[in-house]
Amino acid sequence: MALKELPMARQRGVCCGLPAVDSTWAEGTAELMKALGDPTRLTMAASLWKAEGPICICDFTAGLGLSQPTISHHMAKLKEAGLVESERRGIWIYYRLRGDLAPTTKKVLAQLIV
Amino acid sequence: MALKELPMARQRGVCCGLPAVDSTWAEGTAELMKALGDPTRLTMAASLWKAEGPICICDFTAGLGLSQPTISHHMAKLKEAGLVESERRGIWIYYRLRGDLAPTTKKVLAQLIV
DNA sequence: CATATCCATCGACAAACGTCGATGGATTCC
DNA sequence: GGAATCCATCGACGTTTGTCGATGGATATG
Repeated sequence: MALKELPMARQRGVCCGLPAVDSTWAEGTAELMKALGDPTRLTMAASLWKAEGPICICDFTAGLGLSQPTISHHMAKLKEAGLVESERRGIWIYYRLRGDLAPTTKKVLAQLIV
Repeated sequence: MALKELPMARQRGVCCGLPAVDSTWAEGTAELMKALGDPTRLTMAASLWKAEGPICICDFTAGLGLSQPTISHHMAKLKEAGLVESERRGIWIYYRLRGDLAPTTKKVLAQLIV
């Protein structure tokens, strides 16, 4: 696949400029991508996205074939990334995607999840 | 933030079902997220997205303050994730986002990058 | 041909990650 | 009160990741 718009007559030892990319944006956005960059967490996020109601840890444990501490650990990461909120209800703790997700985050999830 | 639609009268020791999430989709999509889940790689991808023309390694090395092997390594990951294509031109190797990116990938990048 | 530039690859190393079993707190049921 | 369930946290473990310096191949310049 050929590249178009190649710069012409480039000088050796001289580097071109890069389009400006805000480093704060990169840090934060990479954090979100990292949170979604594991199959288990992505599956959990997609489940929460698709579910009508909230879901608790034991449901994921039963459905994903992983230990309870592992599921808890992944859920904590999703929470730490600002994707998830929780509420205790008796024995159970129910999780759902946060209602105040950033519009960008919401759009990305919408594009991502089938 | 209160949760709505809590399931009522739940039985102890009985787990609910989860919305179906295709594991192949999760594997592949998590791979893409992981590729974008590092600030350096995300910055590189955003630069390629914004740039009119292709960019070579030495430009990133100069602009991002990282060693050349590190930049090469990140670029290889972007390539391995199917995000980037390259073409040699004399001494330089020019990189750009693949022209045949999956529509989903393109939309995610469009949402993500400011 | 000799030298300089660009870059991929290798080997190394510390840090982060994904996973688990064990433990203990909170809550409910009998 | 005693037993059972759900879950967060801890400690441990092997693997992956991000980074670098060193090396060598490819290409251009003089």
